[in-house]
Amino acid sequence: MLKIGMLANLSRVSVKTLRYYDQIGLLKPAEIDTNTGYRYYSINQYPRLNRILALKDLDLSLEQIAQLLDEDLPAAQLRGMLRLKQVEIHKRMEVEMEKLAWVEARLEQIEQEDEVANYDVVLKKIEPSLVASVRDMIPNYPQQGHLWDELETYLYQHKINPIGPCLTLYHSEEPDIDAEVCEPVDEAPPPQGRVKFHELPGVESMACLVHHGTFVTIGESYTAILKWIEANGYQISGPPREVYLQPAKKGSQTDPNTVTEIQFPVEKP
Amino acid sequence: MLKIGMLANLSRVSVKTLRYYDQIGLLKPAEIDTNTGYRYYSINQYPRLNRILALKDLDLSLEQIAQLLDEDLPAAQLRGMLRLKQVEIHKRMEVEMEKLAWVEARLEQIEQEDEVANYDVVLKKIEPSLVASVRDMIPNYPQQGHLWDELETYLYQHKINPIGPCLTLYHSEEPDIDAEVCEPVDEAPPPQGRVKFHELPGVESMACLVHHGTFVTIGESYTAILKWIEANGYQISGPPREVYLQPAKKGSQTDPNTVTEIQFPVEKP
DNA sequence: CCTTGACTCTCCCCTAACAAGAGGTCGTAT
DNA sequence: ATACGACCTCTTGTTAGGGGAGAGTCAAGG
Repeated sequence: MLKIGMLANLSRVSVKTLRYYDQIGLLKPAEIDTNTGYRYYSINQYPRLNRILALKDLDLSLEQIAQLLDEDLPAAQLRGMLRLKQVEIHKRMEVEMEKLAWVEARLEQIEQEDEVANYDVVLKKIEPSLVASVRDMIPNYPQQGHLWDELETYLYQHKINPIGPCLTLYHSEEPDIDAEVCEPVDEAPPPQGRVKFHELPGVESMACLVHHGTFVTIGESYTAILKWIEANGYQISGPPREVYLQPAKKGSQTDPNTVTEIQFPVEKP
Repeated sequence: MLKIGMLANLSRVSVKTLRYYDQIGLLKPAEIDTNTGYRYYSINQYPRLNRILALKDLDLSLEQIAQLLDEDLPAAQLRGMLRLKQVEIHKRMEVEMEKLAWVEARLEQIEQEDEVANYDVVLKKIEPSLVASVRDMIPNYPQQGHLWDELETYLYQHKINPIGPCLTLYHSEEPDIDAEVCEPVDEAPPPQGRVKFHELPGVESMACLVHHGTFVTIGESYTAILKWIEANGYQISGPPREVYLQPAKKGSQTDPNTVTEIQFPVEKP
């Protein structure tokens, strides 16, 4: 019979841990002195403790370990579990790889320019949403103003209120810009004229970057996010969006407090 | 000004999270209505929230993020931090690789033998310890009995009590076994005859496997741990140890409750 | 037999980053 | 006026234990 400290020494786990395992029923001492409360372990419990430690190294929770050990696991079930673990570990490795790519891209950027950029690209999942939109070819970016006028007028006349920030989709690039200006709405009235209602598709992984400042410098943010996409081994998989995060007002083209989110749907090649 | 739910929608984080960030001072709302307690965020806080999310993806703690953001980080410091992260991620990847190797080795074993082995190899760090020992060549393993007799008699005569489980070191294998039987002690009296006192070196990583049962079947356990060492890409880096985890008694050679730990010092090649 | 020091016991509070839920207030649309 | 959703605070729970207080226990030495 071993006292708790002795078993702790042998197995290199802390006394606290052993007491905790007793508490949750994962490893009950073979005997407890009813007078003193002292825990006495049998050396035969050592193999069980060892299994616990081995399974814990695989990031199983103590609850899962308890189940496995008490069910006297059949080979098939254990095999299934290991397979799952294998997949899980692979996934975690991929995630780590992505982080590494992120860090390396940032480091490279700092080395080259010796200053901290304001760019923080984040991947998000975007849900599908219903929008009212007007789409047309425009000669240059600022010219989308009249598309907005058209859309807003229509919505105003039909007393429809947008339910989120408005955005522009760019279906093609310069010099022939195919732009679609959108306002999210909650229900679709019959379309009319050039105003269409349709569902904007959801995007599994959307690379997002927030541009903070006037539109004059938005090109730099585009450069940054495109560099990021390339550096992290992604591919653009759809038309980019420009989300205007504050309520539209006159003069916002040059307002230094303007906040715009640039979004590119991406996927691993 | 955005209400909390609006910001939550934009950034895809939960309202709970935003409230929590307020509570810990990481992202205070631009304004709080003193009557109602409603939080109002400025859209200008959106970039900060984005930075927070980006840094969180790198497994920085919220406290670290708060420091970084409030110190208005100089490029040099950020670079240092990223370097550290890089190393950290590499390390985690290695750990994951090891787990993967472990899982794969186990799967292979199950495939081949279609049953669950009782073998659980664990890596531990072993501290140096002082031992009294007798070392000699023996013709076969059971013949170490008289070495034990010699050692025990000596200790008994000198009234020295062992302070832990006894063990055998095997400096060479069959057929010419160079065995050293050891009892851990706390202080070294002058050596005498064949009994030596010395320090058993600590081992950074010791592969340990518990054999539960009579010595007759211990060979299988050796096979198992050696297979494990090979499958996980380790190399043996010193003489193996056999630790006898219960107090010695007569007949323990065939006692089915005997518990023995086999230890191999290992290192990555 | 007594003391000393090392062990051990229980009990309570603490961690990080939120989630869940109770119970109450606020805002706005009908 | 009322309903409903959004929002508030507060409490509790999550994992796998760590830290420490205060009290009891064990074994050895004098």
